[in-house]
Amino acid sequence: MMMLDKEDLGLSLSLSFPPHHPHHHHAPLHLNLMPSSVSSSSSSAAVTNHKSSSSSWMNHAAHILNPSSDLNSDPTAIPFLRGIDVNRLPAADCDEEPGVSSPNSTVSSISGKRSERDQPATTGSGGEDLDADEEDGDTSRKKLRLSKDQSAVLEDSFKEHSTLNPKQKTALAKQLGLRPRQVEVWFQNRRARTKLKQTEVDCEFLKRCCENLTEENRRLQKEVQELRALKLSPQFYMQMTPPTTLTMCPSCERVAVPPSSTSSPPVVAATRVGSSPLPMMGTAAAHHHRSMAAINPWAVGGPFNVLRPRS
DNA sequence: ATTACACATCCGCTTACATCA
DNA sequence: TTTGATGTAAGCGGATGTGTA
Repeated sequence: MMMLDKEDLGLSLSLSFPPHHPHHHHAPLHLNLMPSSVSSSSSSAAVTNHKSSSSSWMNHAAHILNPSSDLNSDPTAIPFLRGIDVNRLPAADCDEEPGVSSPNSTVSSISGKRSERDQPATTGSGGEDLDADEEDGDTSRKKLRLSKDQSAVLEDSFKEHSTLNPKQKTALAKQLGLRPRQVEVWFQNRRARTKLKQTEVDCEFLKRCCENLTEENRRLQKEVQELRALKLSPQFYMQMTPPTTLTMCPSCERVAVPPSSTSSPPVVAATRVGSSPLPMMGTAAAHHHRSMAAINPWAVGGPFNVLRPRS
């Protein structure tokens, strides 16, 4: 049937939640799924919800507010709105979708205000939106399937703005031959589907992060073991090639980044193997090293010619 | 200025139904 | 033909912002 959502909700999600509603501070969410982007803007929660921000707790997104983009756009400007079939009209309903428009295409939902929509379907109090398809006293909920064209138009409108102001909603409903309440519900469900998809994407991303971190941890543990072993065999220590990422002073057991990266801030602090961490090399008063370049044991004539295991 | 109320809209959860394999 | 899975329109309840008396 209508599988428009599938493609649109794919992994290339670029969610847009315009801050239309005064108390829903949605902002466009541009999710970068690349793990490398985590560190850059991981603290920005792009989607905030007054109730729960569960969907965006790990958004690596940029806040790009676009407050004027949706408020005054006219749904009637959508070109192919013209000629949209109205599924309340049985004759026009039987278009390209066999089975979509069944004789059951009556809806028992109530449009309009909350107080009104909570009333029984038979009251017909919805105002100008309620039409002949609210026909009988049948209280059973009949389900309406939106036509392809209707769904396409709604989808197109959703791409423009994921929320509607009342004016847009009314205009869209009129164009599609639906009740404003139906348009409203469609957008609510659409947002829910988007959020669900986003959650799935987030979970997948976290899963990959976890796997990467596990692998990184495994690798570092191995490297630490290697360094410890080297400490106990100085002769071999002098002959081997340096470890891939870390260098360690055998005398003080501090591990630090290679000299090439010492210009960067000491975020990756020197780690005292098996003991409490100590300040980085920059704190010269607390350390006798001038630089890791000077203590590089693999440098020719390095300072560790006389290595001795600490006792 | 503050309060109370109605209303509108949102979200989360759920249900009921349509469709398909 | 039946049936289970899936998708989705719609109902419901709670939360929150806004307007008004």
